[in-house]
Amino acid sequence: MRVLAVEDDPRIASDLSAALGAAGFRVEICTDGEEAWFLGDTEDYGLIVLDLGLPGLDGLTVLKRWRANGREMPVLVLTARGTWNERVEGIDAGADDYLPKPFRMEELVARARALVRRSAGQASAVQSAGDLTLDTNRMTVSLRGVPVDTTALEYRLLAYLMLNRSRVVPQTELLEHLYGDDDAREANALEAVVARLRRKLGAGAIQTRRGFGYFLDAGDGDR
Amino acid sequence: MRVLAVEDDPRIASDLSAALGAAGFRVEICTDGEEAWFLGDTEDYGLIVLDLGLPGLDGLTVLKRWRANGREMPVLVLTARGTWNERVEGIDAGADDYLPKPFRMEELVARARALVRRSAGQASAVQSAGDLTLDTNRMTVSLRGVPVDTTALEYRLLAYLMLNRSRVVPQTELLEHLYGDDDAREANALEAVVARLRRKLGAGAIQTRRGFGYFLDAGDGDR
DNA sequence: CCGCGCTTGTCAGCGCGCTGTCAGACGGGG
DNA sequence: CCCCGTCTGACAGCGCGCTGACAAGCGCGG
Repeated sequence: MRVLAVEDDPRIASDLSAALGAAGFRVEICTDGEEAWFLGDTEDYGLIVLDLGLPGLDGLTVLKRWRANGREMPVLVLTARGTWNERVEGIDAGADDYLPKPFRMEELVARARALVRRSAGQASAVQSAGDLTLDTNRMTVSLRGVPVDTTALEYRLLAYLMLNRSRVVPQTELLEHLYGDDDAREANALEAVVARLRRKLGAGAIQTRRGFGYFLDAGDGDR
Repeated sequence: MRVLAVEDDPRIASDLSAALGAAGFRVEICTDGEEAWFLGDTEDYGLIVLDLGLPGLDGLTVLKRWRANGREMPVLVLTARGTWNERVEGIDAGADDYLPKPFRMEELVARARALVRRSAGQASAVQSAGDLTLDTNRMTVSLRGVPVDTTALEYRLLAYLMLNRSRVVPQTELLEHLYGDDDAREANALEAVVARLRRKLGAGAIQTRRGFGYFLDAGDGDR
């Protein structure tokens, strides 16, 4: 997920970059209002952290222009001047959340996460194929609504198949994904994992294409 | 909604009455500390606006006495002496918000509205999952309504899990949140904290997802 | 400034269960 | 019928997470 952090104070910018980066975001820093407006208008960010006090173009103006142009990405506004008026102005201009300085980085990250989650339309983080349902937030698997206990490795295998459910995933690719190419395992290790999963999920869930690899049964209708 | 305005300066008191009244509050004025304490302790207000400089009884003392008696209505503190120390004192004494004089009436009304809204929702202050309840204002934890003593570190861990209660929080993320990436601790430090928390909260509160991380037991139906 | 107690990181040990390996069975394709 | 890829049950090793003990750190009060 790409994040644009608009902040002219280099120390705060560096902290932002570190904290958001550690939280798994791909952070881009921008210190100028003009540039921020251009980037936000042309690039595609999952979130923008916007300081109001900026050289070049005022943060509120930038935000208003984005919204006027129909840009709908979530924007988290930072400001040193934590007056109520500014808060109202910021929210009126289209900010999705507001954080007065000084703040703790943990809080910013938490709010950033919340914003992203919300903007994803709480994109359910739930995927399904056939009778299988996989909740990537809770890291749980259910079969026809019944929760199924899975180990870490089994879950990762299932998640990868689910991610690529439209195609047959070669054994070699699965091996590489599960273990990394550094420490290689025999193909049989993978087969063992598949076998254990099949015992839990039923034989039909994971299908084998002999000589190629595995794929999830899409399960729409019966063939 | 009844509001008590404690303010000895007649001009400000009159302005308060006008502004809050126009905002839809039923305003009662009180100019004396003793009387304020009595009213706040016996009557039921949705909000109290409290000036610190008072004849009779000091505003901070009044506030502390209310809190000591378990009165939990939101209190917005006004003070001419806008020093940081006083602000800390006020918040320590149990103030919910703070406004240094001079201020514009619009801002006061806005903050008053915010306080009322927050105290009505209270959602921002208290979160719960399963049998656990966490008050982020008072930094307290309770289990089935029974208060539980937690250390600072334990509280921060719990609060973070609570904030992310919809998902499994990876060990690495928790480590980073608790300690920062600069001074790394072993994973075992985290496990030790979890163990101590489990001793206090019962084994079921914090669940382990082996190979991934921890998450709070949502119990049955939250949110 | 000293001493006390609470907090907290580290260490070592331990037990469970995950997981890779092996051997043998199975079965599809030629 | 044979070959080879895949499946499966058994088994053993060990890695992960849990726990109790301990000491250093730190704040706090005297």
